Amino acid sequence: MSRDGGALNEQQRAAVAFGEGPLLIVAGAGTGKTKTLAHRVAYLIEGGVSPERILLLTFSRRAAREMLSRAARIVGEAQATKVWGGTFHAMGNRPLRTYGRALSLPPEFTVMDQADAADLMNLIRSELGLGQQQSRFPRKDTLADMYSRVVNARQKLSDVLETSFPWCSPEAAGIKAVFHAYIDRKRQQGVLDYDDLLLYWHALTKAEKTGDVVVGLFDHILVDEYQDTNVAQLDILREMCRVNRNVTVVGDDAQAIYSFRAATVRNILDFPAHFPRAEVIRLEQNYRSTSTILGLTNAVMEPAAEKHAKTLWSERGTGPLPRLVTCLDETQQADIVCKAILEQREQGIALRQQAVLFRTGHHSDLLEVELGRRNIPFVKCGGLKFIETAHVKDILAMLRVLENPLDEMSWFRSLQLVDGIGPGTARQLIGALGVRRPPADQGAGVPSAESPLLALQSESLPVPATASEAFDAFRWALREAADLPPGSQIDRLRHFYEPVMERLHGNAEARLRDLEQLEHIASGYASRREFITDLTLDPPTSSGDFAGPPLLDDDYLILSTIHSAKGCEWTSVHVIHAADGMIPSDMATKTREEIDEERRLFFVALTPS
DNA sequence: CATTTATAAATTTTT
DNA sequence: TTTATAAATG
Repeated sequence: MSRDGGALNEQQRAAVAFGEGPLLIVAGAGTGKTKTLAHRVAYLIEGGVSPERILLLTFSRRAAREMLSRAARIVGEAQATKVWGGTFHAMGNRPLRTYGRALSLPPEFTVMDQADAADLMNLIRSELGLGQQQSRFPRKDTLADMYSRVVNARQKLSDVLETSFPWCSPEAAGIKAVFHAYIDRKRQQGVLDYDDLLLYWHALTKAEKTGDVVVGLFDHILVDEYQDTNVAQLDILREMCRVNRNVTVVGDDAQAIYSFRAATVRNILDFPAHFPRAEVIRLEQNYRSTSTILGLTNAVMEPAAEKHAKTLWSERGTGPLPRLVTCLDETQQADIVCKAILEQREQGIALRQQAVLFRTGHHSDLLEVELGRRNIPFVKCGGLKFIETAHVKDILAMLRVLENPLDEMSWFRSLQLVDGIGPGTARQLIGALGVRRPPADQGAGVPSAESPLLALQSESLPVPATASEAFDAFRWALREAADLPPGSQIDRLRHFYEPVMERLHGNAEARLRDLEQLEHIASGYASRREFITDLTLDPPTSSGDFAGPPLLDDDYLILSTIHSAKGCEWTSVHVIHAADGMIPSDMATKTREEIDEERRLFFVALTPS
């Protein structure tokens, strides 16, 4: 990052000062693409474009923040903060809150994460009795994956089944039934999943009246990491640019690592066809790595089936050779990595400038223990997030019930927190509360979304006597929490929830800290709606246990999955578990394409150094 | 009859 | 660490 201060090179300058119309910037690893994009944003603003009419689509909110803070150094904070910046999903959320009515979407809609979507699939799966047949039916996560692929790749279910889930093909009819019910349920409840944010955004651009308003919001659209976008995102982009065609995309086909999310490199390869008369600019000078490292990365990519016509070069000369260390077992690996890290720190490479990268979240488990033992502070990115832990989801479910009383899944989860209420009673209660609108009701006016919360306080609910006391505590907590500021709502709900948590989950201490953290985050928000939405669209990446509180230690090591390390850079990188079955993952070696993606993944792991 | 408790099994990568 | 299924319990 310190190398950022220098002047732009010729290609970078051309990209920054490009005029109107579509532009593709092919930017190899370490060629200063973030810098270029940030400068382009600044250039547009200085050239008279209103910052609030610029849309910057990135892969994570962190990436958007970083880019805009760089732009701020040029044009000032006041201007840069007005730029719309974030992920496709988060940026879809905003126009949908304002204009969603055009698609009969209530502004208080709630957003489900992937796990919630899977839970809803599961509910429907069991309601349709698809669980207990002789032939085994796909499990909830598989169902959610399949659905997501259908939406994001814009493919027919039969094609998706054939290419990605061949063992499920015999169940096509049942799967289709689940999907239809799933779509209906989301509609009735005013709930969107991640995919819907893209789908509805696209629909919004095509809606009568509001379509042109939404498309007219922006003069320039810039997209980062374009190689990892999918067809649904391309569709949105095409519509959003249909009038002024000012779209700049940046990417590198050699770094495409999200095909499991239906991203396709075709988007970047076919950009000139999708956006006629597009200009293409290549950034080929690498500022990050030594030619020694580039030699290695080039060699890694050499056997790939699909070639990437790009010649990276560097002026940074040769450097220390990369080391390949063979370990007997994981214990030895942890030991060697810890030693290497400390050794390098002695040589003046701070912990912050080092990172440990791995293929899957749990690959770092043993290392984390060892780091803890040696008092090496670290923060882990990727893997299980704290939003995915049961206790956080429980609290969130209660908040969502307050926000959107028609959100059936959240009721289902919340109600079962009450001692003595299981799936059966919860389902009955959901009926009695009027959460599920009968389908006939749909066109007929706006049913009061308040009513399930009012009904909750009624005395004549089908609650078993054994659960009655706990149920009263539950409804009082919700009632009292309802109108407090977001932070206090969590505080109030915790009074009810903490004993429940000890009964259900154990390991109460660590979980308690998480809840305190959650309350702390919430207290920074003015509205509950914003808090809940942000939490699902931009979840905090660190997962609970730190070796030391990183707020006190300002120097700490980064542990990260390779996927979440994209775009970062460090002086020293340790890639662990670089062995058969882990990199490449044995889950992904069935086809040539999958192996190539694992190859690119390894490439991405090597380039930050 | 529904809930709780016990037992066994599985577990990529992310918005 | 979570999740599906089976038996035990109230």
